[in-house]
Amino acid sequence: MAVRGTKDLFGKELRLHQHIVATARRVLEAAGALELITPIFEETQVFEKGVGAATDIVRKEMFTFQDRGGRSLTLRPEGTAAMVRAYLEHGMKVWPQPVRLWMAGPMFRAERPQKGRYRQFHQVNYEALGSESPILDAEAIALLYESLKELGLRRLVVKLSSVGDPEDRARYNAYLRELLSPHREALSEDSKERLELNPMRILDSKSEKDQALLQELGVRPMLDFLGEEARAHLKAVERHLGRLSIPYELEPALVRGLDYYVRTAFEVHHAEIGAQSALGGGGRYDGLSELLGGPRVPGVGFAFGVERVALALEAEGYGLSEERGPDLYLIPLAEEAVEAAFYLAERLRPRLRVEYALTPKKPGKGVEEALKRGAAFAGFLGEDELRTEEVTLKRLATGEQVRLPQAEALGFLLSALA
RNA sequence: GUGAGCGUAGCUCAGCUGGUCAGAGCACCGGACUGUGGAUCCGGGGGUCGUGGGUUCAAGUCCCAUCGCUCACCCCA
Repeated sequence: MAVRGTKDLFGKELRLHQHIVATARRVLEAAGALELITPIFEETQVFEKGVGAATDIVRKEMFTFQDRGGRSLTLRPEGTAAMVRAYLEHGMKVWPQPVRLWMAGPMFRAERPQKGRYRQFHQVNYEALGSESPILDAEAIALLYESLKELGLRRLVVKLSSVGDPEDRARYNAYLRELLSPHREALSEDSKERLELNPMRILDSKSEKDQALLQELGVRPMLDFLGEEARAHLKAVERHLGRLSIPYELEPALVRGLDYYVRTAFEVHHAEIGAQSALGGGGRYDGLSELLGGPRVPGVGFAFGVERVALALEAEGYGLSEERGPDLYLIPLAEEAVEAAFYLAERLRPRLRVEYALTPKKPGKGVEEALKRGAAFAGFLGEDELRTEEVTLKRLATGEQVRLPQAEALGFLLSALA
């Protein structure tokens, strides 16, 4: 058995994944993004500092191990910290700014698996580094939205908020603590813990008890606490989205789970894929590079989950076209013809996709097998053909048939298939 | 980490209140079928009934434990 929360990818499922990544590649590279593949493990520090020691990811969801030298390494739980590490390491700050990067690959989190959540899952990440311009925030949202639109998804919901600058957030958390501490006992167990660690997350609680209390106390949204600059930044992002006709909802309760976010936060949801409805999310993280020991490099980006997008496509009834079969399926009609089929297949490869039966077949059976495989042509090799070094080719779509020297088969098939 | 549901053939599942209960369909292989269309008919291989204990004359069937899967919570992709 594959270990808990992991799975083997093949067949239709693999093709769908590859299609999703290929579509994202097209959209992101059209915007000038450079593909990057970082290692799937990093020094644990990269994530502890970059993602934040207080986050759930670092506290309980990382696969961490020691190498033989006693260094602590971690399977990457997300992509942004690693991509910023790469940006710093390769001196991309001297490239023309901003630098747009994208990456597709596996991520690892030690959570209990459920629908749309796996321990090894796949993300497409995009980051624009080196500018604070709200144009790049709007562009990131647009690129995420377009990637999903290009795949054919329709029922998308973009949620937008701002978590403000660090000082705004500090003021807001202080406000929440002051407001809620007297009612600590009325909160759910989870939210009591949130009150200590990150009061903003209480807004996101799914507990009815919590939501009723918040309602009753008339809690003010984070957006009320935005400073002058963060407010202007959000307004600019909204204006750009409006001009691009990207529908969005302001979602004051939207809270990012990672410490490095400032200002813009967004998610794209799809209603029909179960409890884990977020296809992707992202935001701005101007302080991240400093946490990793570099100079200040502002950035904004997103990630979306390939498995979740695949679920959403299935929910919308998306169907992949059938797998393309071989160009030619060779059918040996006699024992001696099996080897001849192998030799002829090798002669035609790799220009053509050629398969053959390993045991002699009766013609009817052979045609049946060729059809099952979705072959364009069936090729018969019987005693007659062996004697004359010929092969009988049958175009399965029309039934028309021709017998010709094996030496001419390649040319014939190439022009017939063109 | 918490809760609920579920583990019988490669896949989808049947198997009532314990007594031919080791089954079906699909898939795979072969035959009917001497050189031509995914069909049909017939046959075949394949399962320690997740695992370990227990109750019983008798356990896929009941009890306990354990492992796994699924969904949900937490949080997120």
